[in-house]
Amino acid sequence: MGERVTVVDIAHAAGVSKSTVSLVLQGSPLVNEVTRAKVAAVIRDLGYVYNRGAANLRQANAKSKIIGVVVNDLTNSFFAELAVGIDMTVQAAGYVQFLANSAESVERQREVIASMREHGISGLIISPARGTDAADLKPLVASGIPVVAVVRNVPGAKVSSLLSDNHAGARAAVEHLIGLGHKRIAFLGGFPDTTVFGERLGGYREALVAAGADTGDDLVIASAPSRAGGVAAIGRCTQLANRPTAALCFNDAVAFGVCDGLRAAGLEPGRDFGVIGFDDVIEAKTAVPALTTVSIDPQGMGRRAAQLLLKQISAGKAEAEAVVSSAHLVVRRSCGAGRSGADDTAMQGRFAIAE
Amino acid sequence: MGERVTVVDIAHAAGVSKSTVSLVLQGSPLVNEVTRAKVAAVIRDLGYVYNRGAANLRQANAKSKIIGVVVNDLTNSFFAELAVGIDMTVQAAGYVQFLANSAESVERQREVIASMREHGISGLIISPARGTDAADLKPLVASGIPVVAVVRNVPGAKVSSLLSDNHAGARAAVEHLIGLGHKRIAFLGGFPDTTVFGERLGGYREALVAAGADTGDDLVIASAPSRAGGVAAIGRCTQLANRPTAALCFNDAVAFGVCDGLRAAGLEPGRDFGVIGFDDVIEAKTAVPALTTVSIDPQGMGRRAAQLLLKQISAGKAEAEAVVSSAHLVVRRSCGAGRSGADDTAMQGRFAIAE
DNA sequence: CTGTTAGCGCCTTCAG
DNA sequence: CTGAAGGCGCTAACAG
Repeated sequence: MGERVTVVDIAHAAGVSKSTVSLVLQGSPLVNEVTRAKVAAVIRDLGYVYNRGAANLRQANAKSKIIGVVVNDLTNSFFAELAVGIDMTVQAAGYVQFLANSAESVERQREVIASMREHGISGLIISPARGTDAADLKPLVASGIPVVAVVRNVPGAKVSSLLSDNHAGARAAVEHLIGLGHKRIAFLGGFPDTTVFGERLGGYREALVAAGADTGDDLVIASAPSRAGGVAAIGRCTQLANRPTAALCFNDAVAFGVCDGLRAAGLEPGRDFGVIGFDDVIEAKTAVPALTTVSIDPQGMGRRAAQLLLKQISAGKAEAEAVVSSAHLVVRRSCGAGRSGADDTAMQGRFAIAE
Repeated sequence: MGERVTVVDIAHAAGVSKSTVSLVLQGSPLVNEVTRAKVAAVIRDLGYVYNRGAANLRQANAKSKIIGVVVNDLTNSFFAELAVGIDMTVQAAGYVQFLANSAESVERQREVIASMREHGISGLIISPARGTDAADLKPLVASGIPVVAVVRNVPGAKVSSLLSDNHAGARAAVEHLIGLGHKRIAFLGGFPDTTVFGERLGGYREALVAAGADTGDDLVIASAPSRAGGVAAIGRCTQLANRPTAALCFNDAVAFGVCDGLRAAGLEPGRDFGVIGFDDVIEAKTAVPALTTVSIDPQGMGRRAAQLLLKQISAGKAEAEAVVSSAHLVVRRSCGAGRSGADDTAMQGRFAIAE
């Protein structure tokens, strides 16, 4: 029952040498067909299980066939789906995943990374906990283990990152509104001194110009990227001369606030005023009915991240310095059923990926 | 960069022997304090990482410190939360989890289990894919690896199981309705020839008797455990002489149907007729507003499963034959925000656990 | 308290 | 096509 059966056991039972067994194990063509069959039979009979630990130990360069995945909040179904996407491609490539939940704690994150390292992961995909420092990833990259960061960036860390393409997303969202017939579209919320703001604003402007729509500076109303900020922004927006008929909101929190403000003013969001916002996922656990958002396709992002990592792993040398940016973005209308509801996607696109 | 530093490296650098280093590594008290400090320093300086694979190989009985987790649908946030619960306790015990998603495919499940076995997991927690056979788990238990099945049972497999306590859950639900003032409460939906039906019906009856409420057989209306079945059941129910004022539904699908039927008849669920149903999780991706359900606390169940497994692991010999039944059940009212919304739990209880 | 000696299970030469 | 060595990184015994 407990007796572990090894290659020598099966070699003995099959009347061959260990090497022969080893060869059939890895499907080498250098072994006689009948011998192979016999060995295979014995393997099955004795219930032999390959010991990857030992194999891995022997092979100088650690190809452990295990990749680590750490997410900051598995409770958020975005990350659960991300993990599923990773799992799919990783499994297909013959790897298995160590999945850990940092629960937004850098301390815990450090622990799990250390643990994973001891287990000899051959790569890591991480959605960093808030406050993650480049130093936290340092030892990993120093030892040549490929790392790809998703969703959030780790400034200073020389690792590949997979982030949403804010520019393309904003552009898509505005094009969506234009397609709905809107001519004057505002950009509401967010602090102008942040990178994301600039990126999203850029995409917004680009779409407006391309469609020949209004582009006045008064259409851009900055505010805190919060619900309250949304209320404030829509308040100023509705007082504009020649009032806009729709708005792209900096994020979902702002969009919520905008909806609040519209209702307070007797306007129904969606019917009387178009509202669309970036679904920044982290904060929003519940969707608001009738709100259209620009979201990342989590599974798609997971698959992409895994592909990227696997490529780096097989490339051998970690050329992990390139910071790639972008992901699958979808414009979707939530149906009031929460994130896990069927997404009645209005439009779906895969945007250019700059690697 | 690539050069892997080993115990001998650090032994050499510290001017001691490998064994001493090894002792320091496992915090043995058999080593001089100054030597220990020196070794520790060198370890840090050279960036040494413990190789669990090698250690594990050496130690006769494999204590790999890794436990496998396979769920049938990680996309369902119930299972994501389950994984989180497992992760918590498992991490606290110094283990790491291999998490795989079988996506309801027994084929894939078999693959990942095989893979996990090769990696030397010291235990497995599995939420079996539909159609899982006892044979799928056979090799695992045969080699003495503890297995605990959650959510679904694997008939015939001699493994511990953690299932919801249908009896207690039904009883709690009915008590909840009685607490709301209902006197005539129906039991709607489900096929009477199933085990769960019997268990839930038992709890329902027990609560009625205990409260001295009506217990007529006409109050029990079987039907398919589906939305359509719910419509049918409520249709017959409302035609009863002395109409009930509330119902416990076999599952959430039935409950949905019951709500449909009520509305069609001009009755508002919750206000005109109390509806409560078992949240069987698997099918329900979206919650219906104002529906009260009997649910399992997923994280709690995960923690519990992990504890059970860890206990069996440390116990050494797999006494995994006991089939334990039950889990944390909560009666909660959904707020139309999906499962991941804040649960405004009406009542929460931990029911007796028979191990 | 520390060093020495054997392997754990597997895989790669290197010869038959 | 197959068998015989050697060693991966680590730890369990024993000696010092």
